[in-house]
Amino acid sequence: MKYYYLDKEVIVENLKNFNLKHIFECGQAFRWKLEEDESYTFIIKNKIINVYEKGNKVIFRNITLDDFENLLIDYFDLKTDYGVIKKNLEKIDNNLKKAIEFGYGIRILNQDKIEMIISFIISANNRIPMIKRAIENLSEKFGIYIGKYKGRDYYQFPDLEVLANQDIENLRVSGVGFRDKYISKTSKMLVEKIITLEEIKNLPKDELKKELTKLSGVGPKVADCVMLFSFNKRNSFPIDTWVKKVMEHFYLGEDTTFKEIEKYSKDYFGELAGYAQQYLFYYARENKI
DNA sequence: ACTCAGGTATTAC
DNA sequence: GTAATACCTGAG
Repeated sequence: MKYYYLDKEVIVENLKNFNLKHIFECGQAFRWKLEEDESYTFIIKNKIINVYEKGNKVIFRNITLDDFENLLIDYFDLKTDYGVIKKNLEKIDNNLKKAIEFGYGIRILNQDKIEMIISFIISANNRIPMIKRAIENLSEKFGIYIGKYKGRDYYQFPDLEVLANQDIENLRVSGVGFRDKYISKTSKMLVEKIITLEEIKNLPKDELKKELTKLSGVGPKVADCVMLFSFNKRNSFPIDTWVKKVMEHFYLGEDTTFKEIEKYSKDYFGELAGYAQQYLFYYARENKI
């Protein structure tokens, strides 16, 4: 990977295994906007960043070199060689090979822990457009204003303290529905340090999952998403309806239980389970399996 | 009007 | 432990 800074842009050349649509639309992130020019605008902390692909270049706009080196390299997981991961997964079977060919540019983003917890609480029994809208509403209502970009106002994801101090009714106005009480309880639990993320972040996956599911609104699926996308636990295997479908379709047949799928994926994909999940999920949802 | 969606909590066996 | 049911909200 080679990159350089020019006119408020960072230009990266010859980035392998990288495709913006695959990355943003494989279900791991919610705070992004596809622009008219095919670029994506997204938020990290208090920064509004725009990115697009042109030939063999990836161009990040509205940033400094410092932002790229200290935020984006980690965020886009650019130090991980996805070529190796893909090669190892493709060896497993032709289903994976097909899914990887379809979503060849997927990378697992390293996102903010709090944002992932709240966002995936909202995702429960919900649709993606609704989830995105609820998160934007929450940010606009309770987050700090960051600025304007391409005519739109942007807000930081709300601080825990702010969420913890809201009345339930006040949260519900954001369109989070019955998940209002989960957000409230979980925010309070984290603020009051009943669960301390700093203390549990390095626990082995299964112990970490046990801690995370103590949070209100966080069950096995949400915990797996949170671990995969913000705790760097790449062996997590979130099983949602799409993954259940695709696992039954490719491997296990109809009416397989959650527990059976969980065990199978662990044995079959091992430490690469999280990556496998992303390719399979994206393939299943985009092809309506 | 009615079903259902990136699951979880609650209640009842 | 496992199964059944309710749950905001709005698009189809």
